[in-house]
Amino acid sequence: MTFDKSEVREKESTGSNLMTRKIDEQYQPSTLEAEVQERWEREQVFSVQEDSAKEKFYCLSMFPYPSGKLHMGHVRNYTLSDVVSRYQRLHGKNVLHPIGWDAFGLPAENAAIQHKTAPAHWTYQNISEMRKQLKTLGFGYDWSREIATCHPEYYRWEQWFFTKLYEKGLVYKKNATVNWDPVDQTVLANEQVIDGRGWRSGAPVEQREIPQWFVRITAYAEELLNDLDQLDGWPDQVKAMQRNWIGRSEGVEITFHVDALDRDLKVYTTRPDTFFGVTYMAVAAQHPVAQHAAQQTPEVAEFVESCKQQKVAEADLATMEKRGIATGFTATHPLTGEQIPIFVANFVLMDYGTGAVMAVPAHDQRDFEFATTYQLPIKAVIQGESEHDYSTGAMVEKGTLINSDEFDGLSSADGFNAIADKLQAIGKGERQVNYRLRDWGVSRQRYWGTPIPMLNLGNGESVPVPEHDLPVKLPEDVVMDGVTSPIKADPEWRQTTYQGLPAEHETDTFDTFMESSWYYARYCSPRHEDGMLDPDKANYWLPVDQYIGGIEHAILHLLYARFFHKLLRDTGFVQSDEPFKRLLCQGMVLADSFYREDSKGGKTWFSPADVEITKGNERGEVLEAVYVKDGKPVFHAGISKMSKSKNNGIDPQTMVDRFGADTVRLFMMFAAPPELTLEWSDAGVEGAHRFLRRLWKLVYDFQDFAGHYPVDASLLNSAQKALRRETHKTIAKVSDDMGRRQNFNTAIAAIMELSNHLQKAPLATDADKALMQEALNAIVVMLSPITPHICDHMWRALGHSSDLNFAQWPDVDQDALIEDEKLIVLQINGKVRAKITVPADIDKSTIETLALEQPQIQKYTAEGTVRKVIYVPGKLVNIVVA
RNA sequence: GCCCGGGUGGUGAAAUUGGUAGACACAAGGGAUUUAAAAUCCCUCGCUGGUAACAGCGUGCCGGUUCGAGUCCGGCCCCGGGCACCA
Repeated sequence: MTFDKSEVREKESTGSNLMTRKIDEQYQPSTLEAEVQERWEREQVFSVQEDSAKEKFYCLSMFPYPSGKLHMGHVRNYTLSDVVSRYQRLHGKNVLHPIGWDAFGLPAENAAIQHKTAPAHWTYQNISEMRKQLKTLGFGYDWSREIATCHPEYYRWEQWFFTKLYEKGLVYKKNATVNWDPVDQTVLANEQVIDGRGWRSGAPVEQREIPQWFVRITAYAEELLNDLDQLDGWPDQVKAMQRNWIGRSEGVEITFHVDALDRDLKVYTTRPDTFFGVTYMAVAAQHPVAQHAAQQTPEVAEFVESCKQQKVAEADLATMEKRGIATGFTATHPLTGEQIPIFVANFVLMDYGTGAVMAVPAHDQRDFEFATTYQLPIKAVIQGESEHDYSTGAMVEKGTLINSDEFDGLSSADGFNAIADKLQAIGKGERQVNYRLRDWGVSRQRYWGTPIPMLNLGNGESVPVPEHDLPVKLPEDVVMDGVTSPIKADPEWRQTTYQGLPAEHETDTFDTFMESSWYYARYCSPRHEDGMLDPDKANYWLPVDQYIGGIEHAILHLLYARFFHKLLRDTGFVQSDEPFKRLLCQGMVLADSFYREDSKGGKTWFSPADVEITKGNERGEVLEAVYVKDGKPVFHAGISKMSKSKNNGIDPQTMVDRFGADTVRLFMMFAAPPELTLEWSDAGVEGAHRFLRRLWKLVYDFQDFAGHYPVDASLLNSAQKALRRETHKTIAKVSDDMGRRQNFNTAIAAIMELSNHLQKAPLATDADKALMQEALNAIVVMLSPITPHICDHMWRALGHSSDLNFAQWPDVDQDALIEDEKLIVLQINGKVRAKITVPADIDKSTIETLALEQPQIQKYTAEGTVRKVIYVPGKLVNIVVA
């Protein structure tokens, strides 16, 4: 594995021998945190085993790509999962909180070229650096379960699973389009294509079709869609995004006939009710009809060729100019017999659907725009409620069919059915459920990834690598030339035999989403050597109770992982249908980004840590900035997601060194609720630090009284009752905020509020001391998930000898919450005009009378007539005056 | 372009089920302490008018529903995320 085995020790059987201990007057995070972390590691506090006697809780954050150093996005993510884990442990759960490394990926190849090293070496170094950082932040991981996806003991099971899927018919090979750099002779990732050119060569990128492996995710489309309904613990927005992505639609696949070529042309439409409005057809450049036309007409050939230059990303497709050219062929309309002209169009994709569409310009906006450009007829066949002006655009709403022969007068819904039935009856159409979701292309023409376990035989066939030959290991000691993958360049690696005959290993590697689709399950039995998972262990821990990660993974990663879970279920490894019960999508951590343009028009990005803002406006926007090292200006590219590509990640280590991990963790949780974006700024960190110092002082001043004063609620005076009410209201609020709402910022605010009160509370009597003890106990336990190190020390100063990690969450004393009086707001026409304090058990008529007697209210009631009085019990009285 | 979010003081934010807009902090200003500074403590702090009491305005913009709207509905503007080979 990627970690140093010496770091994993057996959990010491005796447990901790903690003692109560006084704290120093000065809060010194660096020594205090190191001491606590050292104990956690020595006692293996966070290592867990299956325990049927305890309720389990599996808390997981998305594992990091080992890019070199932790950035604030990681800190946010891992602080959140650490807080949730520790919170659940304090509620008596058996908590699994693992960590590992999403270790394959493109950046390692780039870094290897840049630093003249091997991707493996660079990756392992980063892992060891980042592991160190995670430890200084005090995250309570079960390090004995650490995994790295680039290790053969991990990816061998992924390879094995792929061969199983192949046997089940869930894997197939087909041609698919890639970005091809004609100068470097290599395939480029989308992010390596900048303004249509290769990032290194600068050559215009071309589309090229190459054979690639696909996993049949569409076979699970219906289930992936339906099971979203069981995910009560997922944010609605993420479920909505997945629903739209899967994009289920009901329609009809219609068969046209191209007489001149004597072949069928199939299209899919969700609007068969508009079928009589078809005025042209459009096919993809790679479509056989287009290919035929290209052979006959030079203009078409030229157009088809030009389509190779365009990008394939959906965003580009949607925004680019829609172009096309007539093929000269026509298709016969199955119902009218009309000859419909066929165009080649740049916005139709061969990879998607049938590679051809029917166009109804009157009722589809894109078709309308194309028809207008090429002066094609627009035939209205749906009548809406009001007259539609066809000079302005398409009429896309449903309505009543017109100009549709026997179907005239039907509603769109009835027309849909009638036309579908008719087409079906004459063998020209088939009702079909379609998905926007496409099968998952898993082939990557890169080196640093899991080798695809397939063999290419001399006869052109492909077969899976036999089980006993797995894993197909990726050589790690390689030299990168920046163009060709080392395994593609190495004939020895490629060559092998299959059943005595020469064969070649597939040299493509898997999409790295493959590794991240099942790591959560492997954590349950990370060293299992007899199979992909140990089903007993997997079924004890799974599903993950709380998954936490960036919103940027809302669609792809989460969909693939859900898909894999269903595959694992159908292979017999797990029993659950879904991998992640509850999901928290944290907002991104944003920072300013700065760049300079070089002579080629490329951008060099500068870290915000090295940039000084020299001029800003009153709204806090950056107007001018310079790079500190040369004093020359840089451009401000706005505030964006911290990323490697924009070099605007901020190193948390500096902050940890200066203030301690607890302060950084506290600030991250306090600055914003988890789902919102968080704009990093150094301001505020000091405030968090000040709060911890004040709390420390509070405990320091109290510690000599600690452990001797139990609360007797019957002996409290009214001020003491009020303070105790504060304590228990805070416990109730923090419990709800941290458990149900997961709004840690307001939980912290509530704790701050209570501690502000405590600073002013007297310590004169035994009852005062008892209340202080009770309140500080509660604060220390409730804050410990967020700032565990300082709380560990304060806990013992408060007279406890138990391990705070396994302490009990404080209970709310309902009796302490009872209030004798309430503050009621008095409104006139919805505006606050007065406030009165009344007995809590006051009845409606008494308070209404009381309200109307107030001078502040009479001022307004005198001017008009009281029409109505609304009383919201315990809250407000609204008097409607006209 | 399509899908999904977000927009509230100088700043980060709070207001959980339609019921006191701005909790808790940051920054700023004033004061105490100090030889001085740091640290700490106290006070002020949405905008406008007013000595004040108080009044008017105020949650991106326009309109609607309601006794009452930051919250619900309709239309728009701006910012961010995703769009299938970044992870």
